[in-house]
Amino acid sequence: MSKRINSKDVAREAGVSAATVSYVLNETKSVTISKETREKVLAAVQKLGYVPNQAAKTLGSSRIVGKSKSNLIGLVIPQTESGKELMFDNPFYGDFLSAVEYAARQEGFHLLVSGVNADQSYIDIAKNRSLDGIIILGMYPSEDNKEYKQIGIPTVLVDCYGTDHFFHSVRTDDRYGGYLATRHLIQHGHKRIAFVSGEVKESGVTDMRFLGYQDALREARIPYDPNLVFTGYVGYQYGIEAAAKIAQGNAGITAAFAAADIIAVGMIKGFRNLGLRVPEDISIIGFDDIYQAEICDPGLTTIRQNIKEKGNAVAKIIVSAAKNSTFPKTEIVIPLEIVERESVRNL
Amino acid sequence: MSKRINSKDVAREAGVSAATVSYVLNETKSVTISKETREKVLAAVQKLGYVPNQAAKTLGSSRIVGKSKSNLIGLVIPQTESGKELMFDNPFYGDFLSAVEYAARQEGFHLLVSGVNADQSYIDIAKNRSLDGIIILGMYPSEDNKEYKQIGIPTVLVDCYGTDHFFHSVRTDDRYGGYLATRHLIQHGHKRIAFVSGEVKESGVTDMRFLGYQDALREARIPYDPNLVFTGYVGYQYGIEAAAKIAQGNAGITAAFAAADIIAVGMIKGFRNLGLRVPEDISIIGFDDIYQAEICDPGLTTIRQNIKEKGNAVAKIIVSAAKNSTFPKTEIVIPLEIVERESVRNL
DNA sequence: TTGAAAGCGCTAACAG
DNA sequence: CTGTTAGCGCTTTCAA
Repeated sequence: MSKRINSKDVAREAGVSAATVSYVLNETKSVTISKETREKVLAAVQKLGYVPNQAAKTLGSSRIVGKSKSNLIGLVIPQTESGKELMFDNPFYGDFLSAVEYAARQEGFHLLVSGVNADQSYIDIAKNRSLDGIIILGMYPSEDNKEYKQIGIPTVLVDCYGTDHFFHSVRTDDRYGGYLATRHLIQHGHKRIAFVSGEVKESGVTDMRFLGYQDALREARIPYDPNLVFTGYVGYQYGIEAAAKIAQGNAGITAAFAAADIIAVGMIKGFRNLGLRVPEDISIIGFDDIYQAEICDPGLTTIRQNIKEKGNAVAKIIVSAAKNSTFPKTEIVIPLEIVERESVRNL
Repeated sequence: MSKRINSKDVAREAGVSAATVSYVLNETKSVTISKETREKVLAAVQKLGYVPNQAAKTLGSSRIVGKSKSNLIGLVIPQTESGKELMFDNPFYGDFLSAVEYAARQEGFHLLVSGVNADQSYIDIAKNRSLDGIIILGMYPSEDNKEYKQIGIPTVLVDCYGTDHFFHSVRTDDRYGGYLATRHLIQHGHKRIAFVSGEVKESGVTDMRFLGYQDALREARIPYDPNLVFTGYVGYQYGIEAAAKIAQGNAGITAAFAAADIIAVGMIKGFRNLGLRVPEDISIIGFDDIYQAEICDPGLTTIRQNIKEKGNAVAKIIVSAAKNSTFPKTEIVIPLEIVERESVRNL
């Protein structure tokens, strides 16, 4: 196994010093390099097939406190249960990851994807890997909050609703989305509208959609009825269960807003199992516009968020902040739109 | 911003040397540490909240050629077009990633997820990040082959059909799966069976499924008819198109084997658009058992591969190989099974 | 415009 | 059983 080529080898080949190689390759601002030297170095790099050692770069540049330049962005993903797998079953994450990875890579950053062990905090990963930035998906790091702030690593929260606004934040306007969905139903003449969702955690995404649901009700002067609220978990199976409950409940429900498409799709199936048709017997609107929403039958009317745009926004923020420590705190709300398909009918 | 705590700080706190701290934390085999010392060190670590610096570890341990111990596994994902985003739209990758990440993390490895820029090879990433292992998804690194072998980094190919067997390999038995699917159709009395797929690249996954299709035909002494083969791209839309072609073709087709569920699901929709019902008018069998297969209507009969098992297998191999350079080359074929739902009927 | 040299934090012989 | 001591490959003052 041949010795790895390092910058000294390149320097020798080019007849310059290792420092110069560094200057050239990093286009160091504080230093000017003559065209000739640059070309000699680049030629040597080419000839020897030199690839810099990131570990050494990271370590070498760690003298200035807090400026490690690992060129690594951490994408931290919550786990439902500690010690469990990532929540990547959410089909939405794939697209999101794809967009973030791509955008980050174009800027010279790599992406470290990690869940978090029960006995560890994100911060440890961030320290350990000298992360230049952290993306946290769907969880507010309340407890580690203080420590985070100390670390001073750019952090962007995705789909998090926290109380304080210390971090960068990218999210969809879930409350407005919930409002849009419910209003759509109301505009189609529905009055007894069920709200079906996973667990409503305080300040969570679901909670916001729930608030939006209530907003729309209030606006239309439809009294809020807790009996129309069905809470389980985010999953296809629960959709089926919820459909059964609604069908049996006899509460006069004519439409349902499912706070997640996957639930909505399950509900369609569930109703069908019970001999009820969507939208003839009951209208359903979802949230997310996952792939299945288009595919299922009938096509699911739902609220769409632009995942790619979200991923791009997240990447842009984290990269900018990683490169420039004076990058101002940014909060972006990704717009939402309604996608009309066939699952809602006029009463 | 407080100075980062390093092993020297811990050493001072514990009244030992930095080397000892290293020994304790890494449970270095070649060295024995007294219980007291260990406890002192651990206490100091706890007290100071010390987190080791991975960049320094990686660099420090790089003296022994090829043993970098970055504790980083690279997951390299192909891109359809160079400079494009990851193929993470494939819903299958999410689960796979989830399983790999989880298994790797349990063993103390992090996962670097990356596409590859057009001007770069995986090898550069591997060198640059001192990767302890590489997972390559769905692409055979034919060109870089030689260089890979030089690098000597454990590499596992996922769903790759290469000619030589230099790398570890985990894949499903696509050919057998194709056979299973087609045989299932034949057993249900079908004789005019269409094969619908994305591009059939040589030695690709699709190609294998196609061979399996032919195997089953041959076994049943059904002559192979090229007119029954429809090739496009892996996507829902293409399924719709293919359905149209089949419907118009008037070739007496009574069943179709779609080499990807997403195509199959599109076909169901496509046939429905044309007033044809599945399975009454035409039977369809898919491949993959993606989420939509269960959800769509009718439920799609398909070939299932156990994604989690695949992810676990991949992680196990790569971690073992990373830890132990004598780990033997391993090839695993993940078993396949048929999942019967409602899209195939008896003729 | 360049080079010499001192680290960055850790590991791994080698002593003791 | 533990400490000393070289590095690992790069960055970054500081001089020249």
